[in-house]
Amino acid sequence: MHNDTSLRYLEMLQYLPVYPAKRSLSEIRSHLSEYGHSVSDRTIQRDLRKLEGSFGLYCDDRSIPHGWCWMKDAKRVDIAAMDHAEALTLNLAKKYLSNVLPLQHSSRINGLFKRAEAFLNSSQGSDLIKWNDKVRVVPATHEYSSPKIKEDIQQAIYEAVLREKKFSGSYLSRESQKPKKGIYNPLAIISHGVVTRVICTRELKGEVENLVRYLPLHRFKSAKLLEDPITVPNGFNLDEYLDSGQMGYLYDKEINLHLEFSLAAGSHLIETPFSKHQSIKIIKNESIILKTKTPYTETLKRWILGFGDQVKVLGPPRLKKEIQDIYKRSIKK
Amino acid sequence: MHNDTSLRYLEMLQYLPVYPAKRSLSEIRSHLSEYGHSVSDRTIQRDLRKLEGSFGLYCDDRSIPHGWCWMKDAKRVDIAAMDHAEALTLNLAKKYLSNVLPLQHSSRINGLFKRAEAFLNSSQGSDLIKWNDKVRVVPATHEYSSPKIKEDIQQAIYEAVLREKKFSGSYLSRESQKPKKGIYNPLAIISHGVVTRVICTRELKGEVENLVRYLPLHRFKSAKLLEDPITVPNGFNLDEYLDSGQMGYLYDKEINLHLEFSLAAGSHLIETPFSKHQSIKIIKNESIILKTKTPYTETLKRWILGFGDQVKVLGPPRLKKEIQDIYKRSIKK
DNA sequence: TCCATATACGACATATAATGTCGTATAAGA
DNA sequence: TCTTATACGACATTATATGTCGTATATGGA
Repeated sequence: MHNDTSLRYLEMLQYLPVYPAKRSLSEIRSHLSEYGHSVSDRTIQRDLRKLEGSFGLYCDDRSIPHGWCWMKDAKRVDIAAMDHAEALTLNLAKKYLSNVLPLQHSSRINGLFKRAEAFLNSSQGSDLIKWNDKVRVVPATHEYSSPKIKEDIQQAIYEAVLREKKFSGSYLSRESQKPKKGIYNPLAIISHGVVTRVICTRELKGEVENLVRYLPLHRFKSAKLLEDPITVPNGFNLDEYLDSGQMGYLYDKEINLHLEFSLAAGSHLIETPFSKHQSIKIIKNESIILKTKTPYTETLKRWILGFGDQVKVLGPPRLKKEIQDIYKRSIKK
Repeated sequence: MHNDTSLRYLEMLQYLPVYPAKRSLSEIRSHLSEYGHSVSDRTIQRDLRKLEGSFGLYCDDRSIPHGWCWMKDAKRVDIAAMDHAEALTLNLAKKYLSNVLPLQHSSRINGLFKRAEAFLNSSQGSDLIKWNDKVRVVPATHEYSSPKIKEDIQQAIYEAVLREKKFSGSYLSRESQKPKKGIYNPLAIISHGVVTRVICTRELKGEVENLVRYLPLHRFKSAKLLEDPITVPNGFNLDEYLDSGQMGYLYDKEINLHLEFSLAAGSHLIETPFSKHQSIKIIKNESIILKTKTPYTETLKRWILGFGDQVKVLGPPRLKKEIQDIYKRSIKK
C-alpha cells in the first residue's frame, strides 16, 4: 500500500483532463489501480466530490457514468492531464525557445517539456508512434548559436533586476583581455535574438556613471547580488531608452513605408501581414504594393534588403536613396 | 477551518523553492497561516517528513532551523515555488512565443505564465515593483502579425497527426473563393516563422493523391478527427522531405560559404557564431572573414542580402554571381 | 418493454490518520 | 552562560478516510 490519500488525490487530479474532455469512474479506477491506489469505487466518488470545490473540477452529470474534468479557468489547471494538442504545442515551444532563451536552468519549464514528452511517449499518446518524426521547427530566419550563460550569473542578475538591488560582477568587454570588476545598477532585461542583455549603469569608486549601458549577460564572468537598492538615473524610462535607438538602431520613429513587391515575394503579406495596419494592393497580378506606417530600424532595413530585387522601395525618398546607395556600393566591391 | 490536510500539503509544496534556496519552519508557518492553515509547529514538521519521501524534498539539517526545499530533479518540481530568475524567464518566453506559436489555447502554458506574473506581482516578488517596465523582447528580425487559428481546428489536426488518424476538413486555398472539403492524411506539423503548417496528402473519392502538400493551419475552415488510420505515401520521410527543399527553398545541401564582413557588421559573429563549425578571421581590424559549411537556402540568401554592402561574397562563385545579379537587377529598377 | 449491469450516493461501523500537547534535547545568538 | 527557537518522541484525542451495504437510477442490449 502506498503512503496515503494525498498522493491518490494528486494522481487523480493529474489524470483528469481539461474541460471539453472528461473521464469516467471506470477510467479513473483503472488508472489509479495501475498506480498502486486500489480503493473502492465509493472512495473515488467521494474523492471527486471533495476535490470538486477546492480545485474547480466539473462533473458532467447529464448522463451516467458521470464525466469528470477540470474547469477551463481553474486555478491549478497546470496539474491537469495533457492532451495531444497541448503536448505538441509544448514540444514546438521547446524547439523554438531552446535556441533563443537561456532556459536550460528553469527546472519548471523543463519539467513541463518533459511531461509533454512523457505524454507523447506514453501509450496514452498512442501506440508508440514516433512523434519526434512528426514535429519540426524550420527557422524563418538565420539561427545563430546562442552564447552560454552560467546559471548562477543569470540568477543573480535577474533577481537584482526584479528586486531593484545592485549587483557586483566582473565583466569582460569585447575590447579588453581580462574581466573588470564593478558595481552595477540593473535597470532592465532585454532579449534580442539570441543575446540577452542587462540595461544598467556602472559605479566607479562609489560614483554612479551617467552612461546607460546594455551589457550581454554572457560577457559577465561572475555576478553577485548585493542588498543595496539601485540608483536609477534621473528620468530613466525603458521604452524611451529603447525608442532612442540605443539598441535597435532606430533611424526614425515613424515613416510611411511604401514598397513594391514581386507577386511571388509579396503574397505572403496577404496572410501574414507586415503589421496590423498595413494596406496592400495587388496590381494586375503582377506586383503587390505595401503601404504602412512603421518605425525605421536596422531590423527593417535588413528585412527590406533581404528581398533583394524582389522589392522596390517607392518611399520615403530618403529610404529609397539609402537602399539604392547600398546597392551601388555593393556592386563596386 | 479549511477543507483539509491535502490542501495544506499542496500549499506547502507550492511554497517550497527548488534546491539551493530553502525555507525554514517559521517561514513555512507564517505562509501557511496566511493561507488559512493555522496548525501547530509539530504538525508542520510531521508534514514535511511525510512529504519528504513521496515528493523528493530535501532537508538541510546542518543547522537549525532546518531548511526545506525540493530536490532539483524531483518528479513534481513543477509544483515548487517560483524564483525571480524563473519568473522572468517565463515572462520572456511568453513574449517570445506569443507572436510565433498558436498557444492561446494551451491552458497549461498559460497557467504557467500566469503563475509567473502572479509571482512577479506579489509582494514576495518585492514591494510592488513595476516589473513589466523591466522586461522587453526586442525582435531581431521583422515580426509579422500571426494568422489566427481556431482552437478546435488546431486541436483536431494536432491530435490527428499524433494518433496517425485521418481528418476531414474544409480548406480555403489561396486561389479559390470557397473552401473545398476533403479527407487528409496528416504526416507532420511544421512551424515556420509565424505560420504553422500540416504536411499531408489529400484523398479524392477515396483515392489517395501522391502529392505531399504543406498546408497552413489557418487556411482550414473546419477540421474533424476521423478514426481511420492514415495512409503514408511510400517511403515518406520528414527530414528527406524538408531537405528536398519543398519548404525551405533549398538550393544546395552544402556549400562552402565564404564571406567578408565589415568590422562593424561582422563582429557579432565572435560571440554569436553563425554555426558551431564556423571559422572566422579578423583582418587587420578592417574586416572579418567567415568560412563555414552550410546548406544554401532561401533563408541564407536573405540573411546575406540583409547586410547589404557590409558583406562581400567571396565564394562559392555561383552564390557570388547570384548576389551580384540581384544587385544589378535592383539598380536597374 | 424488460432485464442485466454499471453507476450514484446515503448511512454506518471501523480502522487509520491527523493533530495538539507535553517533555526533553539541542542549536544559535546574545 | 543564558535565552530562545527549534527538533522530535510519545501519547491521548479528534477527525478522517474507507469498505460495506442498501437503494435508486441510468444505459444498453435482448
